[in-house]
Amino acid sequence: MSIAKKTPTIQDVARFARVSTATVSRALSNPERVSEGTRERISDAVQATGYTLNQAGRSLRQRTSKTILVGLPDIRNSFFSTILDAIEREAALRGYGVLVCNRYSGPNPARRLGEYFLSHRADGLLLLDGSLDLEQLLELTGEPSAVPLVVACEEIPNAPFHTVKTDNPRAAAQATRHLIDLGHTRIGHITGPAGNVLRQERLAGFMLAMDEAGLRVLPDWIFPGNFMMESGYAAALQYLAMANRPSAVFAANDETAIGFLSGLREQGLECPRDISVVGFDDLAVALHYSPPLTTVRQPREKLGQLAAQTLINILEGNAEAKPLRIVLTSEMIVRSSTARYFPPPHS
Amino acid sequence: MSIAKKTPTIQDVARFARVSTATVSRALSNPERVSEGTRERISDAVQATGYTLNQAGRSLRQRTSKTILVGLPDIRNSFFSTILDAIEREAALRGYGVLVCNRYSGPNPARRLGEYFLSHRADGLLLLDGSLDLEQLLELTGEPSAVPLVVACEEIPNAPFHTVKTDNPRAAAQATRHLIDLGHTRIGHITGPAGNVLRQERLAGFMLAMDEAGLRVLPDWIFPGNFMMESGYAAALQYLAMANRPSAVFAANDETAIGFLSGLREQGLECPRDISVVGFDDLAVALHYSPPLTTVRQPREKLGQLAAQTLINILEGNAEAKPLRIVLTSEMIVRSSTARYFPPPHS
DNA sequence: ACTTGCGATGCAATCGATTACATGCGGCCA
DNA sequence: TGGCCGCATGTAATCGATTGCATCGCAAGT
Repeated sequence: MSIAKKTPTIQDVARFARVSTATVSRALSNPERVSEGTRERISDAVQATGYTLNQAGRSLRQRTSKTILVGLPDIRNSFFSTILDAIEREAALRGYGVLVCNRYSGPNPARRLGEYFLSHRADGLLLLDGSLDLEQLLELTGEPSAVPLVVACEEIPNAPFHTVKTDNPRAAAQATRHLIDLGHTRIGHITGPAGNVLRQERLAGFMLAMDEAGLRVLPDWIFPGNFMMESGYAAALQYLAMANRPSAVFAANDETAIGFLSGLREQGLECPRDISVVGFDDLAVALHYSPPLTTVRQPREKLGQLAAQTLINILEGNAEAKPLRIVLTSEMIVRSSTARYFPPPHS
Repeated sequence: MSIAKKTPTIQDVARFARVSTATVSRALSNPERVSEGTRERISDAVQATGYTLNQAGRSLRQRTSKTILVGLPDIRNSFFSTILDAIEREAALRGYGVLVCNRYSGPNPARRLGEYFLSHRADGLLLLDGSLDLEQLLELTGEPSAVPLVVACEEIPNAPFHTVKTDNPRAAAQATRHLIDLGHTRIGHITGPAGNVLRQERLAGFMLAMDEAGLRVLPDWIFPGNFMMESGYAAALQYLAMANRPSAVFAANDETAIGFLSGLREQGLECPRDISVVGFDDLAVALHYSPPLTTVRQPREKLGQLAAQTLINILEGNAEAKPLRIVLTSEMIVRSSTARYFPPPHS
């Protein structure tokens, strides 16, 4: 029975069950509204004909596509793809398809996303990226939030959107305190990309912990990064050229930490003997890196799942009126890239 | 101008331009069939009303969704997500949306994929996974290929599908020869997951190279793996328990190699001093691992792009009748996880 | 006995775009 | 001048599902 022949429609089912299409439609979406007997005849007819819904027909009538759009800054990053995995699973469970839109760039990045809504291809947007221009985004969503939107992972400050994220400042502070507790006093930080909320939050947490411990942070010790390995590598070069080096570094994510360690190792520095490093995210490779990375684990699966649930709840009408803000807590994972500070033998 | 109010339809444009909807439709999809003057009036009307196509309407009429479905075995793996990235970019360029379906499992994995076609949500399928049951897949596609299908990366042997992949046997043989050239004679292999085509191909290339060099492979030296780090780690335990250890190992992918190295390091073995290891894929982390991994780089972007192009060509009618088979070549990347073999000081 | 109410079902409009067919018009040729 | 052709455009059917409104039959209430 090839699909090509002709997919059976609701008409075929109706004919087979000797009822009207209206009744078939009701039997399928509101079973309690048709009598027991007809319901069974229709159910048999569906079996017999091999009927499946034509989503285009329904979309047209209901102005609903049963599809969500996920906007990502970089799907190649396994941090995002793990979240996408969770989103997809949850969406499938609730009967939604997942469209992906990756690295939408150009003069107006929100534009490409918006087109999906203008053409009615998606019902809602799940944004894993806080770097979009708020102006453009509001223009996209329209004044009385025309586009149901949930921002996950990142956040758009002061914007009236539902948000699911983790407590970055707290986690960053905890990571920093871990280094302080090990006796480090000169601690550096490799930041996230400029303009990114996570950069702000992790930096803030770092600064707060240092401040609370009464430790100074030299401007040199803040290395610019962008969440990619290369930027960690670049930070290493900068670090090596430095006279007064920190004895520990908190990197804004694991990839940066890995690039950083890679750069140091090239010049013969060893972790944790010569320096302690903490990452963020707990990517799969963190456990198997050399040395295994001390890091902060974000509940990524949970995060993706909650984000998808939140969005779908909105779409189906059973959602809070005012923007929800869900904050998950991360967990410190201590491995071997951090060690107690011993002053160098000869100062 | 909020989207919520009411998206303008083709009727609005027609009214504004004082023509019929038929003419508007023609002006937009077959401009040459409309006179210059009307074309301009319509173009102005589109501008003025801010019209965008309602995809559901078109889909219903044309039985076409301008969407492709990508089926992946595991999107969390950055190998796949890089390819997905390329696919998405290419698809967007040609006006197609990308639906993802990850880790479709259950009794009939092809089923979940099939539902997208039965419900007319996707026009074609791009499969990054050769592990599907051919029976089920044929049932899905129907006898006269009802579902346009391109298999990328992997391959379904003896199946009449378009395929875009890399030359795995050759690359695996090359990787193995690299070890042989370094003087290794006892070489092991960590395989891919059972039932996977890539496992076969890479294993075959390995065996071939060994055979050509007149080298024996003990059964013990073939470690079962599944492309994940954990399986490499497990292989390390097995390796360490062994009396007659290989001096080099070719792992079926980078993740496995990393897990393997991680396991060895835990027991004090060092690479490349005590063992040489070659991976496969050249993930971003391969360059920054310790030691930087010798590996085989697959042209992943190219692969994704070609796969998407091939599929879309089929969908748009301008494609070869008989299954295309595109094979890209990989590139050996020599870094520091492999070294010349020196017999141990004391045998 | 007559009305009222309600549950089950059918009828037909509707969503937005496309397209087969019809129409009208101007020009060209015999 | 009459007939034919072809271009530009309009008319209306169509794709498949949903849903407001109408209808029908039966049972309960007065």
